[in-house]
Amino acid sequence: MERSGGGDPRETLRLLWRQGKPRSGRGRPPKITLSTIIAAAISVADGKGVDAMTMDKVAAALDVGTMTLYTHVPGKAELIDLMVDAAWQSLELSDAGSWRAQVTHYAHQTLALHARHPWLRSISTVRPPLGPGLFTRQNHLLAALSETALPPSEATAAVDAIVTFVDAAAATEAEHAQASAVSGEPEDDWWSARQLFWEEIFDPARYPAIARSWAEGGFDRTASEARVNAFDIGLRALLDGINVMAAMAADETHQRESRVSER
Amino acid sequence: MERSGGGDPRETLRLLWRQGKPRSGRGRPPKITLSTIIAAAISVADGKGVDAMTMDKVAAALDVGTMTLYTHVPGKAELIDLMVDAAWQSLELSDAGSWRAQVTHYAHQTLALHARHPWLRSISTVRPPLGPGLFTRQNHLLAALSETALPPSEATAAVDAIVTFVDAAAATEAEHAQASAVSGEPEDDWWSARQLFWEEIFDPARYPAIARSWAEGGFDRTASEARVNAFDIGLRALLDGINVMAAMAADETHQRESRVSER
DNA sequence: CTCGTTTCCGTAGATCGTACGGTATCCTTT
DNA sequence: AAAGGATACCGTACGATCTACGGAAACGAG
Repeated sequence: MERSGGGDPRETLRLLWRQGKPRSGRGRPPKITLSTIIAAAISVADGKGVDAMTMDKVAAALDVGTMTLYTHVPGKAELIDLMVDAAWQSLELSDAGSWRAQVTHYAHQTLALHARHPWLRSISTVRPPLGPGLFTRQNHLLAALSETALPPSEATAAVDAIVTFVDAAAATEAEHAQASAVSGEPEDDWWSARQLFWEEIFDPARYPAIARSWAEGGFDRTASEARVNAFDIGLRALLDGINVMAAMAADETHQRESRVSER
Repeated sequence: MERSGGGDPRETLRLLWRQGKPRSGRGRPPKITLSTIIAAAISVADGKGVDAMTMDKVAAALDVGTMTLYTHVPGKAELIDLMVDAAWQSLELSDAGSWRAQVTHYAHQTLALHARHPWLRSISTVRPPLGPGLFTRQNHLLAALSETALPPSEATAAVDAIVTFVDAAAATEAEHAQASAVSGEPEDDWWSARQLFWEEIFDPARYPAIARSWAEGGFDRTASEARVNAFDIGLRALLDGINVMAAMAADETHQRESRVSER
């Protein structure tokens, strides 16, 4: 797996925020820029996955020698950081409506983002690229939750929980499409090829709950419908829970204020 | 990224369920078995991540030539499938208590599982290995939720939502530990090396919600504490939401039965 | 002892990231 | 107009890595 946040911090940050010194004018003019490299890399990865995103292919897409890329980017790890942040920059956020509406909007935009860039899931962002894309996301969600009465540390936790769930669910959904596209084998075909599993190997006695759910129609939906359902249910449940937390926090604040005013 | 579910279905299923023909007795006796290969591969990946889990290293750990592995396993993709399912087989489930208690127990065991095997996150299971490990998990969660009044298709969706959230949160937590171990750079050091970001690049005016949360102590917890908090909050919220769904479903069933008995 | 069976494994080709150093093309200075 | 410095381009080569191929080795049966 690719992991972001590996290279020299100063250099990577300079690239993320496009703080390179402006060209002096002297010297051979560049055929490509940082932005065109990132765009080409994203384009390659969109089509065939991160695995297929090799420096060779990116260079070829730009009609440039492979090593030319290294004039603009320290290495592949840094390029991936830049791709991730660029992808998040394309997220369309909305300030309209309640915090719930904003978060729901965010969730659906994230779904679309992962659909556009299925490779996002493949990149661990435990040490995230500290770029505009991810900061904008964090800022937006924190701003939305500041409408609730949650104390700062709980608001941060709530944002983390939202990001974790939404990102995971969106990534899963996108992966299915990606798997079909890359392997050239639609999901239905993949399951059909494993028909023999149910016929020859699966033992209902060993997995009674699965067998019963099957018999009662628990798997009647298409796989895709089932995932959409899980996404909606999970998001709604999560926001309900945050709502409860916020109400409790508001109560406590209120009680404290009452006590103060009673003196 | 590695993606599971790629190889020949029949062969992979045979390996997952250990349905190979028993040895005839004739021929050169094997130095290694399928199980020892899987164990060695897991051991290598545990220490250094999937990237470092090369066929060379696995073979070396078994004191065997690299190509010997291919006598027992069709290729690396299939070996990864086997590793994933073996890992999930090690999950310790519990039938004790309410469905909520069971799911919470599952969540904490999953946390431990990812802590043991941080590489799990790196493997996409959109086309999962159809082995005992994953079936046992699915069966257990479905059985737990059958205690609620949820209709089958909603129970399936609820299980999916739980798996999505728990897996993502547990994986994130594990990744932090893994990142520190592999890079040899503790999380604190990583952030320290990026101190200059806050000093030279971060613009509070552009990200007011982050700046305000910072000022009000929203980031006072250590990163690790904050994640634990997000995990607990998210799980509680999710289960609350499922509880509400179940109550509504029970109501509807009850009303339907009342109508019937009124005739 | 020989033969069939099963397993072990060395070699080699293909693909990928990137270090190194040379080359090409521009502007500025003289 | 020529020289020099700056900047960008890129061909070659090396070390990993996966795995196809085919031969060698070790066993039981006859």
